[in-house]
Amino acid sequence: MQKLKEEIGAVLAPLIGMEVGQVLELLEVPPEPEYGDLAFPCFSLAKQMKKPPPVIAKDLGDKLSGQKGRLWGKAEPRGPYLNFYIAPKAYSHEVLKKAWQEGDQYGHANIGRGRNVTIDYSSPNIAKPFGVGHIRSTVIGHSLYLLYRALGYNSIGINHLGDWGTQFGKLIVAFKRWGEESKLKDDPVEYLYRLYVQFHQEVEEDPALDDEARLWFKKLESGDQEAVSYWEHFKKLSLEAYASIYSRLGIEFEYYHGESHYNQMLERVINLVQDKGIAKESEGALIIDLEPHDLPPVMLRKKDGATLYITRDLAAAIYRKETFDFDRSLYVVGAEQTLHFQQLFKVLELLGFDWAARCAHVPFGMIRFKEGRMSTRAGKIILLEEVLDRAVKMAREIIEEKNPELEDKDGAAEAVGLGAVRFGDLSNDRVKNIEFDWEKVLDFSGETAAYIQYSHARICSIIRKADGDLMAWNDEAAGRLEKEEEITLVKTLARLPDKVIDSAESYKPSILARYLIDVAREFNRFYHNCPVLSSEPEIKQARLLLIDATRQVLANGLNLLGIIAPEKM
RNA sequence: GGGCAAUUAGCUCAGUCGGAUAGAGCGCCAGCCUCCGGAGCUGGAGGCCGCAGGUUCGAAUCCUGCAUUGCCCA
Repeated sequence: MQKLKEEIGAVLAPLIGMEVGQVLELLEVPPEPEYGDLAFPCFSLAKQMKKPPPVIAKDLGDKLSGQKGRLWGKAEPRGPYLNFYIAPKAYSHEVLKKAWQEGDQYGHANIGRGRNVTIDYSSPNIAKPFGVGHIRSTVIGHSLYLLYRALGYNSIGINHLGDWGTQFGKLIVAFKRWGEESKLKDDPVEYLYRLYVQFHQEVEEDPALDDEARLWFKKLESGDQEAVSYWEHFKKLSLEAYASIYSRLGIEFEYYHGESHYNQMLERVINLVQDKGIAKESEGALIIDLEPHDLPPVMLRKKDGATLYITRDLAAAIYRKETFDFDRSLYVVGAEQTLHFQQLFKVLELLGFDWAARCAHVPFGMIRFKEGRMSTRAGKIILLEEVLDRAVKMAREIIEEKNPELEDKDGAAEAVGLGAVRFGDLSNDRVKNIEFDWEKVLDFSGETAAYIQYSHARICSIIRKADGDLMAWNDEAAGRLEKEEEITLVKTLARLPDKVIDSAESYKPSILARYLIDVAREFNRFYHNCPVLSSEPEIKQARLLLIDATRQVLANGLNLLGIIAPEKM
């Protein structure tokens, strides 16, 4: 906790001739509770003081012996470290009061001070089903969106829809040949997807289909009325289908600016690049040589005049800077596009945009089958809706078994099922590939969202039974905690604000997710060792405040991951 | 062919800025009080941190090479 650190920094700095800020940088959390709560490592002082670290630690310990601060109780040397121990009662009082006062804002901060952050996430391809592969971008991106907003930034969510490209030529050909309007109306995305797969099967037999598709895309680009009306039709129906998934997951975007949104800007990008003199013509194509920067060349325009993804992405990046004047611009896109983004950012830099350094690719690994990667074209894919439905159904069965009296079973099952799917994507380091495994998706024990939600629900249950005993802040009770399980839990709760900042700045919601597992674990230990309702009145008051703070931390944390914390389940 | 990333317990994974005795979950084994919800808790077995060098007071963590896996580029 910040106040504790500052207090220690203020005591230590004059003793060793350092700035307070430097001391704060060096302070670390010891690996074992018995070594105290904050440690000052003396290694860095060894050279200037010409003494070995353990001797320095001991000298400092002697100077501070018998002393204590408001939030810390003693300082003791141990090996090369000077360990500080908190004053349990004062410290718990401080932490619980902060959580109580800040309520659903606990863990939030104002370090963004109204600055804008654009976050490009989800970004599915129109007319293709929403596979489990897309959920990663959606869920990670949305959590970052919430995290930045909690830090005071103005988050701007952008859904960079894949609503342009040669697949529309293919779809038009497929629909004209084999399509039926009635089936399209029935289940548009599924049907368009089937046509898309069929196209790729038939093209094996009849390669001329590809030429036809190219022709139709060309028509679309030049504004041919028939082509455009097919495109608009497909796009409208797909968006309606996505809207229902987004609404189920509670996900919103400020803007649906798909690839087609930048069509009119491409010419300007080409001109910009040519004016800067960083591009050259090569066999009729326009390319930028990035050899001096150890990157492969970038092609902006093919010899037939067609532009490429990167041209569009350059336009989008510039548009975002001009429109939103972002402080940061994030792209939550799969790791397979890392090179693409390196090239994109390098070109922006070469164009003289100093804000290129404020753009960041937030990569993540792919979801794969045991047998290999998923493929939209080959039809090897699992639909997100199927995953959500099965998870919710399984949650529903477990509720039926464990809590048959529950009133709102459907609501709880939805919260737990969706939470499980989301948490599965958020709890591990995003850069790693995930092997899709039904058993893991449908497992609600151990390190899962359900564990956290369940802890939350149990706390709510206790508070309900306390029947009004927890109505107001109680200054005296808050300073009464001293048992080991209580203090350990308090210390864990105190870390939420730091964890939120860490998660946002490293673009890793997994840090917050892991932390919530820790909180739930510490709560469960406390719960099994310290009765709340049946304890002495003074202790009961104190413990009610403690579990209420725990409830707040769990709820706030889950919310930042986009997961609902039900009061009963 | 070139590049990027990953590699930690049987399996799935954490491990903060290089720091104190390497941490969880699943699975396995043994337990859990007349008590607040057992989706829980306690204990046990289980480790060449991929391999080999290097940097230094100190390396799972940084550097080099190699191996394996995944991805990207022409």
